[in-house]
Amino acid sequence: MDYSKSLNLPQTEFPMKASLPLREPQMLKFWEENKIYELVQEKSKGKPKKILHDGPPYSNGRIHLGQTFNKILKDVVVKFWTLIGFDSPYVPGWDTHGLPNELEAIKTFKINRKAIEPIELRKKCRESALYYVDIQREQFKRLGIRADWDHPYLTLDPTYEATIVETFGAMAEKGNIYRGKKSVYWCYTCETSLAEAEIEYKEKRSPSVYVKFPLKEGKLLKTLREGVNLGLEAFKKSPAPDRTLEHFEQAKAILERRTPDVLIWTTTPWTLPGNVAIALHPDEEYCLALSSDGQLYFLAEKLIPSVEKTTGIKLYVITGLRGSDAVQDSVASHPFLARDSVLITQDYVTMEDGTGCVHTAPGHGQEDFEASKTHHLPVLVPVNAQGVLTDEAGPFAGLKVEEANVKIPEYLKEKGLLLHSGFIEHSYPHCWRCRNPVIFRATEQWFVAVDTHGLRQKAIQVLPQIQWHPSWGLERMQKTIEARPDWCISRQRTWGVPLPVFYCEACEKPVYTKEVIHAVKTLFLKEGADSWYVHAAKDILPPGFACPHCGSKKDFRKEMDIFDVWFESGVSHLAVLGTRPSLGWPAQLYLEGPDQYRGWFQVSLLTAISVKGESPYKEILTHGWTLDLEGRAMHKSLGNVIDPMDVLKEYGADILRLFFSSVEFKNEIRIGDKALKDIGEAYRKIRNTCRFLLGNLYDFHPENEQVPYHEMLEIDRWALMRLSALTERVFEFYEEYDFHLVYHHLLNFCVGEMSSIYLDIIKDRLYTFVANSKERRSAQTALHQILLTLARVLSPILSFTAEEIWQAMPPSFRTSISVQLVEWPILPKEYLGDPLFRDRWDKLLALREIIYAELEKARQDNLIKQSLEADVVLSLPKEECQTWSKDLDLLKQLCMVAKLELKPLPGSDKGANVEVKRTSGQKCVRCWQYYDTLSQKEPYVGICNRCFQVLERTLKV
RNA sequence: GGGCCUUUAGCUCAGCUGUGGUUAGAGCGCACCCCUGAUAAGGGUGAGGUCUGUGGUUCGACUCCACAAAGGCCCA
Repeated sequence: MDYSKSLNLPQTEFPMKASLPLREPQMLKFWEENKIYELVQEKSKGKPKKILHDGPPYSNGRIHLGQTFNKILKDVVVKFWTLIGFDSPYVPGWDTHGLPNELEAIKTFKINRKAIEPIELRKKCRESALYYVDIQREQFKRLGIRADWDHPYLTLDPTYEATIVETFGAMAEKGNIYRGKKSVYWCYTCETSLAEAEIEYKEKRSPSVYVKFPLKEGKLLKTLREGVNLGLEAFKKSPAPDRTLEHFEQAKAILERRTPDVLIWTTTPWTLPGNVAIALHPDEEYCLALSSDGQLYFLAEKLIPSVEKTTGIKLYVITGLRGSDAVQDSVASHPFLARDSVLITQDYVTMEDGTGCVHTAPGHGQEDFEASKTHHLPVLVPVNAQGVLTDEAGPFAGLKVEEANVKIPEYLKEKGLLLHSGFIEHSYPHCWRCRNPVIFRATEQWFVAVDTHGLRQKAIQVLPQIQWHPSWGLERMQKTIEARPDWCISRQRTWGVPLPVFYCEACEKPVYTKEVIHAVKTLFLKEGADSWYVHAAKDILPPGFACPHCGSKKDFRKEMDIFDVWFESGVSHLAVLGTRPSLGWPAQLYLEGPDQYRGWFQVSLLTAISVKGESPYKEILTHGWTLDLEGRAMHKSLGNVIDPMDVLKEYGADILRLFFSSVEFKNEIRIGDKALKDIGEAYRKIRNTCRFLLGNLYDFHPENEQVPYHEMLEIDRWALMRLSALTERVFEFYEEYDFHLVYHHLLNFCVGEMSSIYLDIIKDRLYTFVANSKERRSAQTALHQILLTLARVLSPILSFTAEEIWQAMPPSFRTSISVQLVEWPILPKEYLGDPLFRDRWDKLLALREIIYAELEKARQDNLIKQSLEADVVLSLPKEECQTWSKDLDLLKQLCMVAKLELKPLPGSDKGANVEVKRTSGQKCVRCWQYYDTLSQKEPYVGICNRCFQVLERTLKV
């Protein structure tokens, strides 16, 4: 007789196989059709706000893995906050302006940027930017990110553009804006200045040349002449082993005929036309040295060995003095221009390489530029925007930088002004976009003055009030801000927001008064930033506008530089948080990669401090980079790039979401096919646990079939205790952004506590007891709680699967149409149990383990196959025997054995002894348990008493 | 070259911080076994670790200290 029909076997529509790539799009459709974002927001109305402010990616291409990582983490955070009762709107945004977008448009439309009108170019850029916004939006949606996708913020929105202008005005009012000449990174391929954040250091091969600057008559020369004589006398008295008297005499003779050469070293010979000074370290020893080929050089004593090594000449020190004593009123001749090169001292001169005499061209270097300020040196920039030397470069005018790097050393060699030339490999700044080496070039630029009105200091002061995850973020940010120079915010490009500045044609001074800012802002609000390129200056300025400097009402000229994109994204907190009623200022959290310490985190802070005096965020959370399985960065050239869309097609978004939640994301994370496959296994375990729960709840009606807690079977109460403990811990892990701990604990719960213990044990009860029996309903009461809890706790991470579970539940379980609309589970306090209860169960499970070990041995010995076939005698110390004697049946259930007997150990023996025998009982054909006696009565032959009762009852009903 | 971070089983992570103490834990994977009423599922057992290395403090260190190596990020 087939008794399986009389059992309550699991029933569910929830499939074992996830088929995520197929099923997820259906789920997305469900969310979209039901306007899930709007519903969540509606439900959150009036709750306390907790806002994550989305950092805008560039809309210049398809999304990469790192961006999916970032957005998924954000989604988990926001969904968790919503779940626990906060109003957490998620407004995504894009950086649509700037070089990255402009270059993409130029590439796509094959634009000749010299030949196109600005307004036309802007049209194309806009088209390209919006195209990628659409693509990225669809890609992000596919990941299951719940956001206000219909109303993202775009930096090209007129309201956003107006905020940029307004913020510039506000910062100008605070005194934090100025225009000045400054040595900035310049990409002569892209023809623009670059911010520090737009620079990448790469290895580069550069010339390495030692150049002679003939010393002119002056104090230094006089001192050196005296020094030679003094040295000569001293040597006569006590000769040094490495020099001879001839060296001194030769030096003296040379000095009488001509002057020595100050020896400088440079890796950028093309900057020599800009040379105006030579810097020495004030506290280092310098010397006059005679070379083996009969020349006299002035250089730092410490660097003699390194110069000897690279040039191959031998140097003999004749006389020396301190750097600070050497420079007074001393000048050298420029090697090929009719110009002096002043000797100065600077602390930044090091004794690490070169000669200790540092070629100084204020137009071509940051430190050089600083030196020009203190020493009142001219800032020469004999190179134009395209990297071509100008007339100021004398004989080298018309050469490109790379050409000049070759020609200048050649020329110097001919003139006998080159000691040595070679090459070195060193790390050198490159343009992040075109990958070409950049140069330093002093140009007229707009700056945010970081030290005016204590901006830097105030910014540093607020840092400790911010929560940093991980905690070292604080220190890192401190260092970043301490070290940063003034912020160059102007770019010589077309695709962006123009700086709202006019120049008076009469006095040439820049004008950006409150009135001007207001006029531009109003215009941009109405017509967008394109209007700058459409209208004449006089049409933008208020009628009859007079120059505040000279009073002229004549013509004004528009500034044609645009804002650095970092300025644009740096005001997002004002443009987005500050303007949208659904949001609020400041943000609770910014969550980005660690590159944003010097990027978005920093610029946002600077604008906020300047304008508002406060930080725009309360917490900063950073994640690591995504690397391949070998720990290498992903590069096209390495062929190890993972396209997130491929992952979605093969595994599904929930696998990717679970993966990102399984790793300690504050460090670098390694991802690859194997990692995704592994996580797929874990996913299946979780999924099947939920499937089992669903399958055994098909006939449960919580409204009237729930068993009150105190009437539940003890093991069911144990399950609820474990569930409660899990929920509490996981809550804390979510709060601390330790998603990997959420994952591990959830997985361990499903596998280690549910599957392998609880669910296994209660199967007998679920399947073979009377469907409506209290025992079965007790188990279902627990399962019901577990299922509802798991679905919610999983939902921030496994959004699709949690929803699928939700939809697969009997409708009466659901309190809303989507799992996204429910609250974090709050379980009754009593579920947690008391310490006695917990302790009792620790011991019970420990006994189970002891017995299991012996069962395994019996299985190996072919004594039994399943545990149910075993009769077990457990021997324990007397007291323990007594303790457990009343729990024999419970222990038997826990171990799933046929019979269990408890015996005291002899005497005062400790520990435990387990004897396993094959059971003397026979298998009940219905419940598969073993009993000594089975029914012989027709029609129930081979049925145990328990099953007999069940069948009797069932048939009567 | 300077600063910060990371390094525990094949993989992903616990443990270590202000309390150093018997055989260092989990899940996955793997091997073997069981089940066939969660079934392209489920259960059991097991093998895997010089806790990156070297010194030091200590009766005793994965845990504290110093140095080093590898990798990463930032800055020069």
